[in-house]
Amino acid sequence: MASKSSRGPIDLPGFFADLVRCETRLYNALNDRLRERHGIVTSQFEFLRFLRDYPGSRVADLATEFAIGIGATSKGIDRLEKQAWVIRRTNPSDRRSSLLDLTAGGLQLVEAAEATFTKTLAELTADVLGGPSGLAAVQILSELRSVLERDQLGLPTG
Amino acid sequence: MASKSSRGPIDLPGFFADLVRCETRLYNALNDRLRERHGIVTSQFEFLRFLRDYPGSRVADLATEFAIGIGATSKGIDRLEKQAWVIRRTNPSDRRSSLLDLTAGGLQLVEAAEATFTKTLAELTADVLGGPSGLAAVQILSELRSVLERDQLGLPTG
DNA sequence: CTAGAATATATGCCATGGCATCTAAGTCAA
DNA sequence: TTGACTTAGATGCCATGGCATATATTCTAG
Repeated sequence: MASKSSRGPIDLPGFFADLVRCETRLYNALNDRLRERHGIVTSQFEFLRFLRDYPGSRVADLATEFAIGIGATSKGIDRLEKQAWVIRRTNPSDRRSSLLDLTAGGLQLVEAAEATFTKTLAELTADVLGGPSGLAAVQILSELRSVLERDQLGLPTG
Repeated sequence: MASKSSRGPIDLPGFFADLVRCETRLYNALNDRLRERHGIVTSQFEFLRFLRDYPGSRVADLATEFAIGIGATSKGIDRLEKQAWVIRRTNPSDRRSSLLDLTAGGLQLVEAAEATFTKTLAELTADVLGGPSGLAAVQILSELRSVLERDQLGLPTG
């Protein structure tokens, strides 16, 4: 049911459908593996990895990065904090917000989960993305993402 | 925050992040437009378009196409049926299932929404996907989708 | 034919996200 | 300083999806 080759310029609806279907299936497959082996899902892995790479981020930083609402982000952090993987430190320079950091356990978890994540992703995609046009696809998506972020498109309200 | 160019073979985690972020933002932006102009969201548009293109489909066909659960699909069709955009006909050859079709109103809606959808998508992506490597990206995603579907990866349980 | 297995999907419970709202805190002007 | 305005994020309500289960059919072995 995937859109086959398109002759004309570009079949944008077909591209979008393929994009969404790939995302859904990869996300589902990664969820299964991460849940089974580490007790987290992909969205949690992404939160944790972001906090490892950008320690001291605020809730709003995560919301912008993932293009989800502030409320949802706050609740997601609640859940990670409840598991003692993340801690909220009061922001000394603005007490409305907190600075977020991984705990030692959170760091250990994200490192282990990252191995699973990367390996699973390779199993799922390496065949297709290995070729030279794979690189082009990767670059185009990166560029598209940059443009969407630059123009602040597709951000939810809350 | 988008992953920039990667020298080595391919930065798969970066690719996945870009894929998910593009999908999220495009989906959000399309939701806004479709909701505003037609009172539906993108997932509903996709259901309606599928039923226009494959009339007489069953709930399970939609679930497989979109890699979502049967229960969720059934409920999604409930909502479209409640709006009189879709009808369930008892399947004469297997009365456990129904055959799904658009109503006249559903057809009219999907045609109008498709214009909005295609136009909005072009506004969001045409600049980036216009070039020659855009075509490569489109083809790679199509191929990746085919592989994921062939191997039935990332399908939810229910 | 019939009992048991298998299938299609409808339904219920729970988790998560969007959006609106609420509260605390910071900013700014007079 | 104080009062109006803005901002960060926490919280509540609702919609939607996953998964488990229930129900109606259909299939299959004897």
